[in-house]
Amino acid sequence: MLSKKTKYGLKALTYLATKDNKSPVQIAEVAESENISQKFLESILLTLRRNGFLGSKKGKGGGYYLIKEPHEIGMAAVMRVLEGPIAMVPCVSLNFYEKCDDCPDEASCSVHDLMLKVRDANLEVYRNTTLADLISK
Amino acid sequence: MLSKKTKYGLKALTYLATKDNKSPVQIAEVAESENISQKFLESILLTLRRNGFLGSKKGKGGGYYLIKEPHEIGMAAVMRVLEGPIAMVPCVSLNFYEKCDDCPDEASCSVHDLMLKVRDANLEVYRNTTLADLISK
DNA sequence: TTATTATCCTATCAATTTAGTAGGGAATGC
DNA sequence: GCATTCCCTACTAAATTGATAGGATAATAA
Repeated sequence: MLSKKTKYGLKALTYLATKDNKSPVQIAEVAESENISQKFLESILLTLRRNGFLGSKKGKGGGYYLIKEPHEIGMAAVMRVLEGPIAMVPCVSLNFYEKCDDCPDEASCSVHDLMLKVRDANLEVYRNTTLADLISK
Repeated sequence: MLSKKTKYGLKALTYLATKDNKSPVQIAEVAESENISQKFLESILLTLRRNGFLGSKKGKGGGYYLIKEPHEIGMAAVMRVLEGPIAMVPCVSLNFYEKCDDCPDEASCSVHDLMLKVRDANLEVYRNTTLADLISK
């Protein structure tokens, strides 16, 4: 399942992308428009800022804004920050590799190969999709 | 993340598939061979039996066995039984469709389209993989 | 300089899910 | 009848999720 965190994060990014001018948008505005708990959204936007997707400004007239063009924001990067590893098992993860505790031998694990294919299929989608693709409709 | 339930279930199916003769294999044997808690595996094999993947026999010489040929057991069906919906959001699920509570309009949801692509990519893999593909190595 | 606005940040929490464990019941084979 | 093996329900500890609370900090405006 996609977490609410990721879902809300994607919706917020999309919303900010529609405001093509770079002026800050307040959390409250995004939250109301997208039906998201404001406080929850606050923490999501914070992590998006900390990971280099958003800029922010405090005080009156403040808010969040994209610091890159939508077509420069790839879904693979966004998903990794919001949802975590794209792979379903750590032993096939590119960015979060870890040995499975229950597998004596990775090479002879039947699940390994299947999950490798799944990972590649997902990566293919995420690498070929940017924020720009989410708004054009 | 892939649940342990699914991972163990796949490993158990693979193990049973290697025993190509249809004689029952005891839970204990599978559990030991695959490093799985026996009691946990018990419940997993039970759901696989209830969903038509396995047959079972009680008493001495009993155990579980495949009731179809490995190449007839598709991963899409197995994943749905063990892991649940293949789609990451209910609004793009083929078999478990549900409207998202926070979306007023599905057609204008930016997440919807992305998740549709992801679902299709995953389905493509699962539909083109059978249990037979997991063992051939 | 003071008030207002809006983000920043930490801590806490209820509900749900996950990964088991416990323990007895029921069928089968000898 | 007795051992074996699956069948089935209930329970539980730990982790995760989806928030909420409340104040600190920075920017702007008066």
